[in-house]
Amino acid sequence: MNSCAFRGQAIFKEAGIMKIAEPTVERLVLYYRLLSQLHNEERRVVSSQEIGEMLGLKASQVRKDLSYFGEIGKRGVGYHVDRLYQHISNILSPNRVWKIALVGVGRLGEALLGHKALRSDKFKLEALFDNDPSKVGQVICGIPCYDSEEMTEIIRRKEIEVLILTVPAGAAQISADRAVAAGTVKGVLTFATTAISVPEDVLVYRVDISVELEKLLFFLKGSVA
Amino acid sequence: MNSCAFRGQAIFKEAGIMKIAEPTVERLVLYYRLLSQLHNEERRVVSSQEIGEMLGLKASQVRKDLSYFGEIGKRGVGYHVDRLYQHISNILSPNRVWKIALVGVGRLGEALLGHKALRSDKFKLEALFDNDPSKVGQVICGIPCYDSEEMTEIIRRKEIEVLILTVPAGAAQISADRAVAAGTVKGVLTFATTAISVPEDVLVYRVDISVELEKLLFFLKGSVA
DNA sequence: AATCCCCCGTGATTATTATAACAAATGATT
DNA sequence: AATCATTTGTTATAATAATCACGGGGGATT
Repeated sequence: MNSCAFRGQAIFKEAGIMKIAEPTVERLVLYYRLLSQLHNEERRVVSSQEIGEMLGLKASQVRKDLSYFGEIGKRGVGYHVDRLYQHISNILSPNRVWKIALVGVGRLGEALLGHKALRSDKFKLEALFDNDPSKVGQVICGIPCYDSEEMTEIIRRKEIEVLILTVPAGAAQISADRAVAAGTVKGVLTFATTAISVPEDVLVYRVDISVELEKLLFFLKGSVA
Repeated sequence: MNSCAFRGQAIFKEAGIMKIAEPTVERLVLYYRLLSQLHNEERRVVSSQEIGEMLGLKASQVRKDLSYFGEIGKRGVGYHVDRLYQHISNILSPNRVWKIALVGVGRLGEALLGHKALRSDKFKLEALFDNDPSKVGQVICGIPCYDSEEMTEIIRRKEIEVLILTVPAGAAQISADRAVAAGTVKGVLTFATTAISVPEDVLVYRVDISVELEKLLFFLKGSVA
């Protein structure tokens, strides 16, 4: 592990920091959840084989993912649950608490406000934005809701770094523009069904429910025939 | 096009039907949306280059995706908008209207009920399920809500083929089991943060909001440093 | 009609991701 | 202590997906 002439799938960036592939990070989150559960069950040790079975992955995939971050397992034994749990927790933990804002307090936005995903100590939800007068000025789920018009100013003042976009397709680009104009936004998670264009140093992740449904139906057509 | 000795990335299945890769299908949906928009703008012709720019893809990617389904463009000119729109529409159209049910009428479930994604003539939402007595027996957004206990029977009777799961993690597996027990379910779109296990002929797609957020934060940590 | 610039379709190439295979480490058992 | 059954970490290989590169059709212009 960690020679400079590393030639595997994880690559060293110029700065010397390892670049982890997105599918690996995605699985790390799954491992983390599973480990949390095993931890609660007071399980002591688990093998890559078992992890794979529980998550529907090959054992070799599991081992490869986990090995990117050092030799954390024990040969002939497996992975010590608490140690691995702690280890993955460290990998996934941000180096600070991110300040985030949610734009679009419609049904989906409100659903997210109550969703487990937004209950994390990795970030702090500092502001909501909407253009519905009945919502602006309110405190919803403990978070103040501001007028979308004031977005740039408030995001800048509060130094919001991450944006969750739950607005209709037509409002996605303008919302992104206003937010990015503040200069503090580094990442966006959008649920809108439109592509949004942002400066290239802003990271965008998209969750597109329609696309997932369409894919499901497409492959159903093929498999059921 | 369409020799039997085809050796490209799209592969013929035994039955002679072409197998399209998932990333391609995902992009087809994006092309479809874009074409719909161009159609409304009465645009006549569009090139792979332009499509790529609008969606953030390489022109060669666009051409390759579209070429899987025959020579639909015109060399030296581009793609005829209406023709391509119709063509992609045909590819994505199911050969019948799927009957679907939504399990878990909480905030997320209700958000989906109002969401554009569920407004499609490709499927018909026939039933809701929940175990909250205040919801069971109601008609919500025009769809009757039944008790989760009766799921197997009702799904069988109504011949529901696709399931949308918006239940808490703890209820995901039991819900899937009850639904699958009916014997009619072919596909599941789950929003639960647990892996569900189903017979292997049932297709499962997962939308995991927490995972997307975690990924975003992980890569932000790396890029902002 | 000859020339030019466009732009598609597709084979070749490269990049990315997943899987297989195996040496080395570990603890149990004899 | 020697053997055995495990199970990791890692390299090698395979599978998948994206990109390049180019042949050739197509229309506009001279």
